[in-house]
Amino acid sequence: MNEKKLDLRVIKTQNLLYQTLVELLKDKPFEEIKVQDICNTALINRSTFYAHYSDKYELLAAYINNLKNALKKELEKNNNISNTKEYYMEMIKLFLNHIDDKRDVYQSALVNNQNSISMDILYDVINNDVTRHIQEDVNQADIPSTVISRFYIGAVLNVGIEWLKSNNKYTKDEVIHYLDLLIPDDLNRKK
Amino acid sequence: MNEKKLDLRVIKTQNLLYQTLVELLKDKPFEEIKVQDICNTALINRSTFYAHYSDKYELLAAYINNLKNALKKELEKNNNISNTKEYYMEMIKLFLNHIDDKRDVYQSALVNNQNSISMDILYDVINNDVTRHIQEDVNQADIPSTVISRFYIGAVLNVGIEWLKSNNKYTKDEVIHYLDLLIPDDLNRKK
DNA sequence: AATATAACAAACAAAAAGTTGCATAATTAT
DNA sequence: ATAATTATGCAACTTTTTGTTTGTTATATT
Repeated sequence: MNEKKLDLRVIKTQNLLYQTLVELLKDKPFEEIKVQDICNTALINRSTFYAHYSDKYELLAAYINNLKNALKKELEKNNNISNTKEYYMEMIKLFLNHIDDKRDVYQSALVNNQNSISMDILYDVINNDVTRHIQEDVNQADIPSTVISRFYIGAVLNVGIEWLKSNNKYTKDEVIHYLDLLIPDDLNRKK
Repeated sequence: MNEKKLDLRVIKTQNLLYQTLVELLKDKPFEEIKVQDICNTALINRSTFYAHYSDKYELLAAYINNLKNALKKELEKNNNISNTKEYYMEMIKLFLNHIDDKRDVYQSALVNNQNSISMDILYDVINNDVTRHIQEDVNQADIPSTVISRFYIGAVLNVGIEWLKSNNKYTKDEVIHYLDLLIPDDLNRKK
């Protein structure tokens, strides 16, 4: 959370390592990427790599953390909405903008890797945000509110990821429109 | 698809390797498991391992393939249902039974691994099955049928996975009931 | 300009991966 | 039941990758 060191060289090499990792992920799955590969394409010494991260998993984790924080910050713009459906729709817009912005990253992590890390990255942040907002609905319906939110989070994430996979099949606004139709206005409706 | 070799020793060691992998996954994430570890606990020689699989990733892939085929076969029991909602509900029951049966595997892959492979495993098979069944709905609604199925597949999968994570919070029948309520009877309804 | 420290270079040790040839045991085929 | 086949065990080896270390050079920071 608190970043003490601000040496330009540090920031520069870390950013370079992030960029390089994403670049290499376009070619091959994470398991096949060696620390040496990263250093070769990043044009830094391997000992420098180890000065920053103890292994490639730590590098990936750090980068994922960046992504998570970026999305988290985006979602926080959505703080003052009380209506549930309205909140969901705003969350969806921010979410789709996020994966659209970072299309490169998420696509390579999704398409090239058999073990898709994208779901985890996105799920955590969105679930936290939803859980923080949706409290008022508890016990209003005959379905636990956590089940309801899991249901729609999974639905939204999966549509988003499919949109990402099938590049340009629909516009972002179309996806938003479809989700608007699929998510009921009263999420706690009784059948 | 076609299994030629039937030598009992081959089948025995391969099953042993699958078992051992699942066992080790309970303790540590896949990346930390060495081929030597697998051989040590399976009580087979490392050269024997390499006679079957070129690396641990191939072993994992082979095992995942087994799981996929098991689920696929289960879902095929669901072939003669024409009504969409009815099909979905049957699919859900078979799906929940499957992850309940293989609870050990999916839980360790979910909980212990940061990169949850479970979603991928499950998603592929279920999506194929759904795509095979849901054709009649095309163009009946103002939402593409693929989007609709992605939406509900993601929803169901996510609820199932959360059920798996929070062991015993709900019974299987409760989960089925909740999903029954959350999935509309006419999936192509207009709002 | 002086100080601090990040990055480079090169060499090292150790772990893990992957290969090979041969003996032995288990399975299959006759 | 016996012979032929083939999987496994064993042991030694090479290669790859990882992770560490020490000293030098370059680049920020103050």
